[in-house]
Amino acid sequence: MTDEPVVTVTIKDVARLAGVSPASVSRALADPGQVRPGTRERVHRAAAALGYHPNQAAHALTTGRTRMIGLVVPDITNPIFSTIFQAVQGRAREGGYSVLLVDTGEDPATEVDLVRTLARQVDGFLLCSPRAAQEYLDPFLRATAVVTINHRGRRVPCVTSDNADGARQVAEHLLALGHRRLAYVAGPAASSDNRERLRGLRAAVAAAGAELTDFTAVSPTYDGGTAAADLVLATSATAVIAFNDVIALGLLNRFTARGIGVPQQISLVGFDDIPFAAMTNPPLTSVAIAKQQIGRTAVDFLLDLLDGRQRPGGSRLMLPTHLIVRGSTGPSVLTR
Amino acid sequence: MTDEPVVTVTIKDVARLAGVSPASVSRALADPGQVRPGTRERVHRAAAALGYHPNQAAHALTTGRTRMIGLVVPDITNPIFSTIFQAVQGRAREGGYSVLLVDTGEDPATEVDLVRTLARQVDGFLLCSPRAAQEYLDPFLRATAVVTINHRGRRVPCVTSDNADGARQVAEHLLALGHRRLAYVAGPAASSDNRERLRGLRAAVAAAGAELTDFTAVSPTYDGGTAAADLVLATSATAVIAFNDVIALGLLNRFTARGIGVPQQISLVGFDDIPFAAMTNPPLTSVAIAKQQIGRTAVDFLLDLLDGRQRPGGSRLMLPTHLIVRGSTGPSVLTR
DNA sequence: CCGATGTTTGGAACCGATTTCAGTTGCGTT
DNA sequence: AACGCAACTGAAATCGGTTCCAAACATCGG
Repeated sequence: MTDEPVVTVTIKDVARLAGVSPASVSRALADPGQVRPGTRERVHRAAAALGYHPNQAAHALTTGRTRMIGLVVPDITNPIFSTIFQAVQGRAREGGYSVLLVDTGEDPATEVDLVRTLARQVDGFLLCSPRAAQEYLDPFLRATAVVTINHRGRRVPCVTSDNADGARQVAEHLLALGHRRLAYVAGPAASSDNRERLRGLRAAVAAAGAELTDFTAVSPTYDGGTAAADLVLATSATAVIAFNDVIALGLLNRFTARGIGVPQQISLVGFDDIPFAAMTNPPLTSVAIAKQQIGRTAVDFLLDLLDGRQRPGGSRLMLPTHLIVRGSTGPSVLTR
Repeated sequence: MTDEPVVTVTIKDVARLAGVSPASVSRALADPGQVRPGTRERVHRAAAALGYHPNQAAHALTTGRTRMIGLVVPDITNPIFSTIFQAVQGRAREGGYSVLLVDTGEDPATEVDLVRTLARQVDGFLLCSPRAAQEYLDPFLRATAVVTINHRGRRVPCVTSDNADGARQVAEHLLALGHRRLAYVAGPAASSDNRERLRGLRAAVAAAGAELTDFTAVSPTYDGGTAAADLVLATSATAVIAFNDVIALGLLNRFTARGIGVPQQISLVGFDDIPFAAMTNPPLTSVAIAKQQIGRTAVDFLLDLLDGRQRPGGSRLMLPTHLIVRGSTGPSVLTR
């Protein structure tokens, strides 16, 4: 049991106990090579004896580095983002950083506001699925390192998923099942994921000479999905692709409530492969993305940026996606 | 458009432009009543013109307050915790605080470790469903304000839910449906929520002369639930109560896979009422807790503590819970 | 054994705010 | 007009580290 101090112990206390100057303590702790082994020994012993923990504020003030990174997400209750958070926290911690999580509630204005007020408190931002237009954020990011996740900005390091290819896999899967009339329930217009998913679908569907209608969900949430369900049913589509699994779950719920069989009467596909997607009845066919790797790599990119390292391949990575076929997709019926 | 500075603008720059001393700038900004209206005017104008934002690190160093609160949760992918996070962030922001989220991965050792390293960076902690024993955390919390959520510690402000009463509601609901043999799939032993839920069940079941078996899930996760399912089926229980909805979903999935009808052959109840509980088939009967209010109140308690305010009623609150009956519970069959 | 060289080390300045203390100013009295 | 008091302001110390600079020390070759 270390006996924790009631008053804060500073570098001076350690210096006094070790019989050296505060400057040497700082050096011994920060860069052991700079100080003689004997001194290093004594300092470390003294620090341990006193239970010394450096004052982060003071460190931040002198170095200009807070050792915190800000992770900005639209909605932490979406499992995709909470999983990314875990990966980010894990990697950040390895590098000695803490994570300031910011939930923007899907609101671009809140996003800008929070980024602005926090810009001085973090060394860098991980902007995950940003909903605000780049130009609104830019001014506040001048002095701050930024890596975007799920968004490809110009000249900003980013890690993304190959959404277009995921969408292609979905389309081909459905086309192979005989579907000719597909519907897409879109996500936020500002989301580049959304744009690429739509693009990928359009390309594959057009190539097959099939037909694609698209709708925009009110919001990329469960309720957005339930609300969109009736719009979809008003079309003659035999398969629906949702921007994400949460919307898909909303659709599924409403379809079931309306007595529409999935996949007997309509097939349903989501994106993100959140854990709950496997738990529904029927389990949801979905496009998996590499959440863990996205989070870890984004942190790596950010730390590179902060430490002035250059990546050989440049700090841009697009990770492959893959379709996971479950029970919510099946052969097309000619009419509903 | 404010023209954002490339170099950081400090209080001195503002002072120079306003023609006053740095001290007056500090006063004008922190406590406007302390300076003459004219001075205040000039300072504010200068600050705005330069786009001045105070350096948080310097502020933290002098005042000893970081204006950050740490929210420690076992698993942010559990919707119950991400929802609490949102509530906490909302309230914290109103009070001018940021939230450092810490995910302990359900591991007590990680929890202690993270609390220790972060104790100096936050003004206070919100310990949500702590898994570590109080005595391990205590040493690091001596100098830090703490409010616990979902955990009643001695002499620590806390906000909890009336789990025992929620459990009573569950038991009475099931007993009324004719169930006489119940099973409880427990959560982490360290969780006081778990203990109270079990206590509430035991009391009500005993009062009715019925029978309760309990198991411990490997972990309070979906996989923990699927793993526990077969143990439950090995008993003759006609109704199962899970520690939380996530476990319940795991049970449901495995029951369905085994061809056991819910609620025809076995009834199922969860706790927390996470959004996904309503989306399953059948939708899950669950005990709702006041997530939003828990988060908000916990922040209020913590800020009171930080500002040295005393609550009239003391900083301890237990919020009511209520059973939401959905499709996963039904009349008991005599045998399975 | 001495000077040259390279390491360690301590003193002091500094980061950007806050706050004490003392001096100045403004105002109301007489 | 002079005085006293209160309100306001600025200089300087301070928070707890980091880092520049120069002094002290050790090490080496000649």
